[in-house]
Amino acid sequence: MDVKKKIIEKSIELFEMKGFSETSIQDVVEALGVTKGTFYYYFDSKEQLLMNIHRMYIDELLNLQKQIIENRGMNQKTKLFETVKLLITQIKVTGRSARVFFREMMHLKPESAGIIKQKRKKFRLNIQTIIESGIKNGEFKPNLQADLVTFAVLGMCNWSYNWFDPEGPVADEELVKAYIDTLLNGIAN
Amino acid sequence: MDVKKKIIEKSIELFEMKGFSETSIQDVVEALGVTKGTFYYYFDSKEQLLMNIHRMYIDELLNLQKQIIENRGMNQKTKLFETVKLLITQIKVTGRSARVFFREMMHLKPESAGIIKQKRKKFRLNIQTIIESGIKNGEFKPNLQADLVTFAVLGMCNWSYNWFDPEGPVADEELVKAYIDTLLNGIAN
Amino acid sequence: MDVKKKIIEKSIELFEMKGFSETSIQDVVEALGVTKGTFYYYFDSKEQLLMNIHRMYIDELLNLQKQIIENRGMNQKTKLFETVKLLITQIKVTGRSARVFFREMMHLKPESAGIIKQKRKKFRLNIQTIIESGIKNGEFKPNLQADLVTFAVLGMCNWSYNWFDPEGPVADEELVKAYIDTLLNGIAN
Amino acid sequence: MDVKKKIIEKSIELFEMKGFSETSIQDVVEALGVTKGTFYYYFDSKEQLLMNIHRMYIDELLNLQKQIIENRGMNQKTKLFETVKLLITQIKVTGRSARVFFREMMHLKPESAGIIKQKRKKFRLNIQTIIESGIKNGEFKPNLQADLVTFAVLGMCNWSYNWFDPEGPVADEELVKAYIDTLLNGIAN
DNA sequence: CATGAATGAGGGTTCATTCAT
DNA sequence: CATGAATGAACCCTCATTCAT
Repeated sequence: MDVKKKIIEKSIELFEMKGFSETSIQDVVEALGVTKGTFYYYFDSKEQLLMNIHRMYIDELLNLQKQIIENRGMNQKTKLFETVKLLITQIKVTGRSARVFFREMMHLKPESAGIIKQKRKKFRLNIQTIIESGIKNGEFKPNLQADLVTFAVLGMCNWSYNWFDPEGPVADEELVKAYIDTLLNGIAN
Repeated sequence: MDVKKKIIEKSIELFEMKGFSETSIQDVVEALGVTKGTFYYYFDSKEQLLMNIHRMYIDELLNLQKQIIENRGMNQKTKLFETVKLLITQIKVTGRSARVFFREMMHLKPESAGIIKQKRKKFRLNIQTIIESGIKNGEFKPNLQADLVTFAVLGMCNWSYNWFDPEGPVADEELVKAYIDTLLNGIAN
Repeated sequence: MDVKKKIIEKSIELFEMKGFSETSIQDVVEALGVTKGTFYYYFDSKEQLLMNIHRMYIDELLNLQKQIIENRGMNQKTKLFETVKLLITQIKVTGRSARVFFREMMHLKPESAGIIKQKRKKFRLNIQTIIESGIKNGEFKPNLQADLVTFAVLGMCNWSYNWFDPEGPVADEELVKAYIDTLLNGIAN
Repeated sequence: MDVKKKIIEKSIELFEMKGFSETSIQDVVEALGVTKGTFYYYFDSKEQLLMNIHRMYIDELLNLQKQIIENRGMNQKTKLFETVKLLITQIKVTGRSARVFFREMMHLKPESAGIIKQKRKKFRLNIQTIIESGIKNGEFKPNLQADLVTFAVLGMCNWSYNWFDPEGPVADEELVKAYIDTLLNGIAN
């Protein structure tokens, strides 16, 4: 019913499958049985559509993150756990968007990219704050480099979109557990 | 002098800057002062050039990895350390290729992608073997899931190409140390 | 007005003059004052345009042939006469299409060629049936090889597109008369 | 051993299979394991090669025809028979050249085409002379139009290259007999 | 709101030909 | 005699975008 929403959803599907550059507006509208005119009624450009997808993804992520970091009842370890869980779950729930999000940012025009980068940075710094707070209150080791640890967490989790198949043999809870275990306790005996 | 080599190098530079799809053959040859005909004298297609870049990158990686895993004098912890160091160093040394390698694989045709995927899998399984050996001989914790840990290592390291700037404030040795520390000992106090 | 029709007509003209391979889409659209984009709005490919021309020609031929063979009032000699007349007249009426039709079939892709070949075969077998019926009812000699006679008729008539100029000194009725005379009565004294 | 001859033979093969325009010099030299330079050592251009093929074909035909028409011992009927036999046999013997000859003349440049056309005309007029002599001496019907009959003969025979397969179920002698029978005696009962 | 026709710039690729060696 | 590198023009086709209706 909502044509704009349908366009976005089908775009995500096609962008994820074939890539942004390889997907033409024609592909999108044909798959929906509408015409190019319709597309350009709802969107100014192909880039704007991509930006739309990016903004939705990162905003949702920031929103869910907010609920974690504003929760006064959680200690920092739990917050880290919830963060890892959030990232992995999001890949499960919106895998297609995730892949488009991580892969196609370069096709945004500089201004759009700037906005998204800022939001991604915010998301990252929020994690860094968790690490720093944990160091301060003794939950985490004292001499960690919070920024690098943060990148480690993000790399670990985000990379999953490259290989993790929620329908596959590994359950997402299992993955979260393995990651958080490695992160907190390390693998050395 | 060697035109083919020049084409490859310039391509890597442009693919990394603008992306594979956004870089035209025209862009490449113009930057080199040759003609499109010359390009097609050395390459059958744009895709073949990309495949060339991919193959060179992964083969170099596998080659360097071989030297690590075949070194009888190293224990598994050291091998893991060397692996992390290899991945990060490679980003420092051939950052452009790395970014092209991780970002543009989807533009390979299925057959080419298959070959590269197999090699990447081999690289991954070699790491997994290190983990498994370490578990067996007591260097690593007994109840780890070697496959997931391997993905964690790879994610952590490979993700770096997204943000790590070897010219920036963080030295590569520092990054390697922080990553291996997190991996081996964890961050929990 | 009808751009598609104009494209077809101009293509026939150019294909006939210069040959299919030697005529570029650019040639066609430039001659019409439209752009390449317009061409590809109406046709999927250059080959599809050629197929279009082929189909129109053979369908028209089959259609006209149908009126001959379904006419109960005609004996087989008359039907053969009408067939020869049809083929020659068609060269007069649509000489350009005829030349394109007979000359450029090899540029169709296999599937398209298959369809056209089948229709051409049908046209040929319809003639063969006339011959066979004529043999059976005594209009034609008893020991003819109907298939070879059919090829003789077709060769005689179709070859005309190579030299016959309806504007030239030989009238088409004259040609038809000469051909049918040769066919029916032979040239020996 | 004779490179030039090899080039010609392979060209005929490829031109016949794929068409003149669709066959590149690269195709030819690759199939022979030589280089483009070699080709251009022996031929000035692709067109010259095609002209070479055409000239060889028509000269051979004219040569063989000469032996027929200069044979004082033959009457005109026999000469016509031998002519039909010559054309059909030639398709059997040099089918590939025949198809290239009849199909690709349009790719000659005007001057070359002019030369070939003249030779083809000579061949045709030689046949016409047979007909006319036969009319004069009473072997053929008195009121034939020699020129149109000639075109009929040529069409009948030449068209065969479109369908006649010497390896197929119809023997060439059978075809010649059927054609000459139709020509001399007609098919009417 | 939505369409269908049209644009025009550019993309990857092919290829006959040239020429220094 | 023969090569291999290089050219440059052309070719088929794609596609984001525009716009009158």
